[in-house]
Amino acid sequence: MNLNKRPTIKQVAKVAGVSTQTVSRVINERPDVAPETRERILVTISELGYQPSALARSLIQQRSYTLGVVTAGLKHIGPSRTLNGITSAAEEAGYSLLLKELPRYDTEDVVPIFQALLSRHVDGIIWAVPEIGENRNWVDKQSLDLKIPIVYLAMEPKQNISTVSIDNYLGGRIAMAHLLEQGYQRIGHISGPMDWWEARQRVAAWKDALNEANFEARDVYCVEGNWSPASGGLAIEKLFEQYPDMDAVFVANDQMALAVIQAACQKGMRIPEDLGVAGFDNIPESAFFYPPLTTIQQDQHVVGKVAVEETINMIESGWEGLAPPEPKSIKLAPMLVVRQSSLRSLKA
Amino acid sequence: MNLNKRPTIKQVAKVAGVSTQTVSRVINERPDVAPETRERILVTISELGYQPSALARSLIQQRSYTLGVVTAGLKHIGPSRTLNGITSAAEEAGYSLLLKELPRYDTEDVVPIFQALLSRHVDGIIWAVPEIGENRNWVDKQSLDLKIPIVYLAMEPKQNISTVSIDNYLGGRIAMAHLLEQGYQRIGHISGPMDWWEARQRVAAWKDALNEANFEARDVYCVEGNWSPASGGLAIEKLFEQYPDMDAVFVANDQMALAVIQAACQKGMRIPEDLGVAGFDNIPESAFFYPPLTTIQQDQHVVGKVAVEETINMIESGWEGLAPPEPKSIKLAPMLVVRQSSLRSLKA
DNA sequence: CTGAAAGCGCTAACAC
DNA sequence: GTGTTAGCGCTTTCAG
Repeated sequence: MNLNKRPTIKQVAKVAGVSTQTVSRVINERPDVAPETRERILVTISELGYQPSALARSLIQQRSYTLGVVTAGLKHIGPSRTLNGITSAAEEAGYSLLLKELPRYDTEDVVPIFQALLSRHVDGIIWAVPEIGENRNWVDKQSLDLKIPIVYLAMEPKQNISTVSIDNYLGGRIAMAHLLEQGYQRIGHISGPMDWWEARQRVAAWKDALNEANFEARDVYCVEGNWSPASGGLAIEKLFEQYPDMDAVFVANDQMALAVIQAACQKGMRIPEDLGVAGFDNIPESAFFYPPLTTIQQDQHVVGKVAVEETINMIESGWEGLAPPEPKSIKLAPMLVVRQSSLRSLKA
Repeated sequence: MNLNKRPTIKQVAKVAGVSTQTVSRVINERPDVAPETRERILVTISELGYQPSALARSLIQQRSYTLGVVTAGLKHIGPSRTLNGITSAAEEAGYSLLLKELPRYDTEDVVPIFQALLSRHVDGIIWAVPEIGENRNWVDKQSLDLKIPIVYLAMEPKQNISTVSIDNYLGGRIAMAHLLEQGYQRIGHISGPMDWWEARQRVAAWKDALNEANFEARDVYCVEGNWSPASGGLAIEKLFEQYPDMDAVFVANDQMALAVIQAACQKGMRIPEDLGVAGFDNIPESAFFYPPLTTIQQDQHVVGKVAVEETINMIESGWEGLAPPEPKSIKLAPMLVVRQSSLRSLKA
């Protein structure tokens, strides 16, 4: 069967001695085909190694069973985990994925991205790029009135838009509640970049938790990092200066927390006795820091999974290009993982 | 321009008062169109917000400008980095990406994957799944005579097949050379899972380096891990038992090396004085381990980039479905990154 | 320079 | 049950 090209439905029809329509009925599992005919066609199909063209089908059915996924920062573990959740959920639902990665998080010119996706007739889009600075400005713009559903990840819930995010504020509150419970009272914060929505949510949680416990959350108690370990190292040095009697620090991600632990060790401080540390993310390494890191676990692959389900829901509910049927803003609750870096009470 | 559907070339033609071919000529930037006609059509196109359908084009041209990417283990950082390289290189070359992720590394039934990709008319395939156990058996099988080029990543070079990989053996040799140079003589090894080709390459390097330096590489000096930090912890304990006078350890990845450092610290051993440690990968955290980890940097995104370039090369060189024009096996050299965990000579 | 006809691979709608 | 006709949105002949 070494044809030079993939066989078409026409060839199958010819070999089986039927019309293309009948072949079409067989491959689409329609009932109205005589058993013998069906059998004969099935045999021909497998002999020829025939495979229907999803492309031709998409054209005629105006439905591609393909989702567009736009991501950014794939070299970091967070976005990859989300993508992981997207791929497995899409596979399960029988959808293919067209993947685009933005060169930068703050890519402003999103039109070509949408065009590329739309020209390939995707049925829906998952915008898996974190909300940073002005990179959501275009969402409101009328210019972009898509005829297909779109679900946004990791962004501030908005009217008439579907979003799926980890509840970062809740995560921050959980971490802070734990530190306070351990008896820490002078808790500093190392934040992510303040143009990230997720970072701001965590800062807000830190502030609110302190205020509600009647502790001060002064500006100098919070230093901004950029998620990288290196920035965490710089931030903690600054914090040691600005907040000398700090007894714990809530760090906005585990990578920065790692640098905090390292810096504290080098200073001869003991963790958790002299300094309590809590992170955010629960990367696989956190359990093996020295000491192991208390952190907030966020299941990013679940975000991806839910996003796929929502998108497909919207698609299959026969969306009409108006406001989404019921634009949902889904927030997923993260979880506290307690490890040694914050467990002062055991030692006291 | 709020049409209920995307406009077609026909509508543009009608509005502009020309035939569809003329519109086609304009969007394909053919020269033979009168300037005024072209101008008028261009205006109509932008007024209507017209966007040619890549699907219809793919059908007729038998060319989709789409690459199929098959990956696995996206929740780990390695595969994601490779994918990152793939997305940016594909974008640059003007190709789209159809992404599939295998549910498991050792997925045996790859036929449906290929079918899904082929039915969507991808022009080429990048198989970005590491070679593990028998998961490459099907490569030789005649049953799979694809009519499109395919490039395999992270696998043992083979006749008549194009592969792109990091030179893991070389990486191992570089790490070992460094440790030996530092005066370590009783060097143990914690390997990755032995069914991984990459793990075996690193083991071979460890063995050869010791042998060539006239040191013993006994079996008990090498313990198998599974890449996870936890497995590294178990492995190092075993190694402490089986090889009590070990003075250094070459660990097959950084995550396991992290657990090694932690275990050594807990035992009160000093690194690098009592135990030299070298890892593999150079994850962002390695520089912030305590002590910072000497490791082998592999630029996985470059693997992805090169793979895309090779695939497109094969596509555009008008491949005929026979053996690849010149199946290349590309190996990329990794690099040594020296940090404190192996720097005994400075302290001596 | 421009248009008409044919067809990529498939399916919807209707006939018989 | 099965075949015929038409057409998804586009490009490739080939006329003129």
